[in-house]
Amino acid sequence: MTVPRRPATMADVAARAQVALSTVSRALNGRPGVSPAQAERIRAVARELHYAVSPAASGLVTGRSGAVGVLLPHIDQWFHSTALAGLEDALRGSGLDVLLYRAESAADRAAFFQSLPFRRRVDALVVIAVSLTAEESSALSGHGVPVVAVSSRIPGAPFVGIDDGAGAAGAVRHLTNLGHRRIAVIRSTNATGSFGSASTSRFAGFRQAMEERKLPVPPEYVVSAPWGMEGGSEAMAALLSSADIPTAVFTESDEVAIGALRTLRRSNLVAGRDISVMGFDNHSMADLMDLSTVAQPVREQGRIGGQMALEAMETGSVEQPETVLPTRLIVRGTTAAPGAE
Amino acid sequence: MTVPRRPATMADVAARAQVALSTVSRALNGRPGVSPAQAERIRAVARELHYAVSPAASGLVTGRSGAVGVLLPHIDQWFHSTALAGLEDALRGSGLDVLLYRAESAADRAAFFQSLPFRRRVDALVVIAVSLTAEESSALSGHGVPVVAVSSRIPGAPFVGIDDGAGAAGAVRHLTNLGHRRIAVIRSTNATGSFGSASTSRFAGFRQAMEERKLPVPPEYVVSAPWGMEGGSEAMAALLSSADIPTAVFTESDEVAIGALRTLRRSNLVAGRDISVMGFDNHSMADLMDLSTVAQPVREQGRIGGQMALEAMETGSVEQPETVLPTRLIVRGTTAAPGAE
DNA sequence: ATGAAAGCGCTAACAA
DNA sequence: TTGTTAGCGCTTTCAT
Repeated sequence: MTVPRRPATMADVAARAQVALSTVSRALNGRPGVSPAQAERIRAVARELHYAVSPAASGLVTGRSGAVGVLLPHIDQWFHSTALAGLEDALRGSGLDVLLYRAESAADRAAFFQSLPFRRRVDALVVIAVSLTAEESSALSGHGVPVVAVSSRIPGAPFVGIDDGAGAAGAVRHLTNLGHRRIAVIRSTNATGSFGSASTSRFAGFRQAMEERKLPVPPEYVVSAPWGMEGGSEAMAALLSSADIPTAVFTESDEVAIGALRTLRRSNLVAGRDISVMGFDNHSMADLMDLSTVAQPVREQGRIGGQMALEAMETGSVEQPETVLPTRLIVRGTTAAPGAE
Repeated sequence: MTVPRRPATMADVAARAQVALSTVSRALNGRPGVSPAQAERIRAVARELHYAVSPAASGLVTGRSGAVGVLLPHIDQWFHSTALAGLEDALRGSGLDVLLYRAESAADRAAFFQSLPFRRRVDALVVIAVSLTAEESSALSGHGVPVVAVSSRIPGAPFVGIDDGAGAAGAVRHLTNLGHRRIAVIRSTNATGSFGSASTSRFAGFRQAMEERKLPVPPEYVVSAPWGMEGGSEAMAALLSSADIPTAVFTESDEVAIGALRTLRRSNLVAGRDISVMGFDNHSMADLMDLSTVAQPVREQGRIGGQMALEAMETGSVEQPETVLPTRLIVRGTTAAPGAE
């Protein structure tokens, strides 16, 4: 495969094909007004020259960049990379590229929301699991660029996600149905030390399910720790040191639950027998660890987010701007009736 | 935060600041020839208007797009997303955006290598863990765009990765040192059904270590399966059905090893006691599963890949074009002497 | 120190 | 059906 040193321009193709520049543009973009024979000839020349349009040049004219931006807090966490894969699935074949905007630290975010660089760079922005302030949310809209929210809502933007509160409540009802009354919860904070919207909703679902059964939630049964295995591990240790150890623990994510399981194991306690543990997400590790959890379709959320972006780009709006995907309780070995042998 | 409906152009800033367009360009790009007071005034106006340069327009002039492309086979696998995070770390603060090119299927690849779209889109291309054919490799170079190889080598391109062969050989020596003589290996195929270069190198390391000890590698001790837990699970089942069950199994990745562990558990065999299992990568699950493995610094590989790309963009070449990061044997519970109780 | 103007590679009128 | 031409929003000479 021999490829010329300088990328071929449309003018090169036109010269080689002995036609005008505009004819090449028409032929390559599949526009009418070019005889089929001519078009085929031009396409052949383009292929031969390994021609690729300059998105910069065409974008300057059309106002479209040919890219979709993705704003996410992390790229190496299971939820985010899985959703991103789903988004890629949806965009595959559309000819659109994916541009990453990582907003992990407060500084990243401030920079992003000051200059809003995506306005010039992308034709749509998909925001995955970023809980925005009201100010940040409003800064996103009003440019020509459609915004889609995945997992965390953005006022005025199409949304795809799950009902975190309902999922959590269902999980806690599973515990109360088993007979648990002393149920603790491990809340998780994000990189900036606060609770994200998913976390907040799941906690609300927990409270609601407890209230339904008139079960008390003493302050020492609500522990917070940084998201992740480490945090889950520490939080469980804190719970084990309380005067009245809970019989069940609800966590906001499988990673946290798995950290909790590790502490249990090290304390010679058996999950499911001595203490029940619930996760959330159905991470691939959950099956492995026999962890009861709430499954959510993550890749699907990304896929639908991508479709919404495509639709918004084409039609200017999204028919079904609110898609709430179902969650599913998965009962495995880490939850059982209290005191069961 | 009020942001104008139409993104401000440089002309808008110039008009508001009562200066010529070119002065704005100079001021915003920190070029000499603008009085400090004027420059500050202009920057203030730009901030006020939430101005962001159009990369398309500036790129058209300068030939630089302000983006780095990343070509990878997956984005939702641990290695790839972790390396990508490292690359992001390196690019943070450079003002460069990251553009994703996913080359999972053969069709994706063919499309990518036909039009080589990155030539116009990005200022550098980082290829993460893609084993290229000679033809593909040569197609990548020769444009003005520097190419960096992470994990899998590309002839002529700066490389960062590990010594897969040495890592694998070390792991197998660990097994032979424990006294194992009947050691099997599970090889992993990728999405296109073939062995990647890392896989090939690790297998070579396995063979070498076995030869050093003059240990035989009968064909039935070399099983191949699709990469992943499922594949590992199946491969281990195949090994357990052989006439002469091995006392140790070397795998090419932790995910595969964990699948193998699952089969062991279901067969009422205990890893480390009945059969030793070695992983590779030191995935976060490895610690959890008490899996012996070979640790490699993945995020660091991505980070260095990003730095190499930056250096190549700035200077045209990379000082240290070959960085081989060390691997580290981590002995955990799944490996022990054969026949030990 | 500042301004005017050419042009980067395309698309989209408008002409022929 | 094809060709000609005016910009898109910038950077970069070249004047001033």
